Amino acid sequence: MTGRLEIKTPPLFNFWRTVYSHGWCSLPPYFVDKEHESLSRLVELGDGTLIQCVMRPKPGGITVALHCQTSLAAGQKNETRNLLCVCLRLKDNLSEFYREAARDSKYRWIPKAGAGRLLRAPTVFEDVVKMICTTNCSWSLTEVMVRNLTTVLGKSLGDGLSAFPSPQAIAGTTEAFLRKHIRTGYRSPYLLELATLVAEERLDLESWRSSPLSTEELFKEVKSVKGMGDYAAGNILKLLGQYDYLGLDSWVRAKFYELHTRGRKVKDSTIEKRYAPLGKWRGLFFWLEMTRHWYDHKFPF
DNA sequence: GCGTCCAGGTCTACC
DNA sequence: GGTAGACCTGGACGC
Repeated sequence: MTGRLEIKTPPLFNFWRTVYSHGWCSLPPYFVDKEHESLSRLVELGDGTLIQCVMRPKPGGITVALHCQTSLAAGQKNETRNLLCVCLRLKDNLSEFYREAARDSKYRWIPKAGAGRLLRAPTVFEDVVKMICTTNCSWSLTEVMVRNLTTVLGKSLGDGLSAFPSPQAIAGTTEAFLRKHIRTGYRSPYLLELATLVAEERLDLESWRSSPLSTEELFKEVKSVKGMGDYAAGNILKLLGQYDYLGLDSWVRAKFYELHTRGRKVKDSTIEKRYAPLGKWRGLFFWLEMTRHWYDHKFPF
């Protein structure tokens, strides 16, 4: 069965700049079809229904082609719409950030480009699992781990389409299984513990998106998850809409050295001091500055 | 083809 | 609070 959704987008929203805001668009179940200029992903509704969503931009909005095994009720379409709004950050209010950007000639390109919305998953669980899979390895290994998670443990719609696995699906495996079949290595016990805590409702990751905690307290809570250190927690906070941390890893450090110190290494505290005056948006300014070169291309990678 | 070395974040033990 | 070593994998390199 097929269906269609039309989603309105906020002012200054740029579809491709959101899709290519960071590497998530190249990790399944996201898929960028460069030939047909679309972003697709399989979403799973609360009732277990799987829907393949193929998104294309249009003036003032997004058109979504829906493919699933049964006809969709209005409520299911609404749930799909809400999930895609979450992924594309359509309800995030960036007007204050854009005002700040417009005040500084270095950053005036940001509102003009419609940049600043960082693509995320429908669930915090998926974002956290993926973030752990980016730690201490090459991007190609991250791709291997996430691909294995979806194809081996995710629900399948057929045609090679798989959803991201539920906490229960991961919790139902063993550390040895994750090591052998998912290739998550020493991260396996961390993923197993995380999935078990979430599956048994002893850890509510989804509440982080509306947490009453201060950013500093939330950062500590994110870091209390095994496998989540400074880098991973800082970047998860950005996906939660809090931009106080830079989330430094080897790639952004090297980019900073290239842009600001002629390749000379400096302490992390030196980098942090440079962005401190940018206040609560500093993590977003920093990330956009480091990836400014991506915005010269429709498909930067 | 095989063995060795290294890069990549986080955790734990130790000072 | 700071630091060293271990964790695991893929890729680069030398033989």
